[in-house]
Amino acid sequence: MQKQNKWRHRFRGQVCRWTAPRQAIVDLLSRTKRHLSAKDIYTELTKIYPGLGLTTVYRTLDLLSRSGMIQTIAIGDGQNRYELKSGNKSDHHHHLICTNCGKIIDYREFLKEELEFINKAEKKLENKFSFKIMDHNIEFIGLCKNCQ
Amino acid sequence: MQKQNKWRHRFRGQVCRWTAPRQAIVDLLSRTKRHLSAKDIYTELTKIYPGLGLTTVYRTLDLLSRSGMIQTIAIGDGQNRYELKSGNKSDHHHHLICTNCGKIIDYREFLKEELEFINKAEKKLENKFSFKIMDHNIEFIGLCKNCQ
DNA sequence: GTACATGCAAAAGATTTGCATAGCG
DNA sequence: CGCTATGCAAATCTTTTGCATGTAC
Repeated sequence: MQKQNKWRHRFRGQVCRWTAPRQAIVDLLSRTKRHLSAKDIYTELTKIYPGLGLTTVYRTLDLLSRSGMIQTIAIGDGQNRYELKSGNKSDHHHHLICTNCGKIIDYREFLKEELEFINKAEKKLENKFSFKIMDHNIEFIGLCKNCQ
Repeated sequence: MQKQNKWRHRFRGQVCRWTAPRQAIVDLLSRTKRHLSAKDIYTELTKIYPGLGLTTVYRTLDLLSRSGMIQTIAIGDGQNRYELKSGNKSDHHHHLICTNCGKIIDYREFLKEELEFINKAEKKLENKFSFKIMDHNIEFIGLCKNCQ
């Protein structure tokens, strides 16, 4: 498996090495629009890279998560999904989650209003609770088209 | 263990019976301010009600969840927490979640602004995605006072 | 009395850990 | 070469399921 440098620089300052499995995982995440679980990633990559271990997937996801490169989506079904953070403002989005089938839909509406609302809230909450806010999530829970 | 009727009426229409374990679980959830996991509930109740099984806790939480009486809080650490919905408007709140220790803080600020923002978003998203929205979550992720 | 609820034991999954080996830098 | 990353197997942990028994109504 070949390695590229596209994402590599984002590891600068981390005590870690840029390896083939890591490249493959970041690569897959950057190519997909789906919200993949560790198992999904493992299954997908094993097709083209049979040597890969599920453990490595978990360890890499943990690394990426701690580096702030991916976001964990927890829908409470005992299986986390992961999403690469683009770092690109215009890609900021949130989720609609179907309680029946677990489908996750991205939406990108209302970013201006959201930003306004969130900024105001963050400032106040950080003060009130001495809490350092790094990120926020908004999710709408309900039933998707097929499950209604 | 004695049974009361305080919550019982909310089961009306459900095909289910009001039993001692169910009463005990709802009772505990209604008394606590903490965000309990299934194991927490089991551990707590076993002290005063040694016969209780963990399975029953899970099954009751599932029932309560499907009845819309409790909300599941998934923070992605592989352990869901549960919270009784009061049905009381003034108790509407959201969470600050510490990524380091998993602490969950309730906040009740900005309800008016939130409602305005959420209502507008819900209407538009329901149309756009043919998605039936039942609920929403807003959470701020970061580091609590102790973990900074 | 009947159908639903319970508790135990076992199963099923997801995730983590120990350890010897491989490979980046 | 030194130290980190990997892959396998085993361990952990949470949640679910099968089944015989208990109990609400």
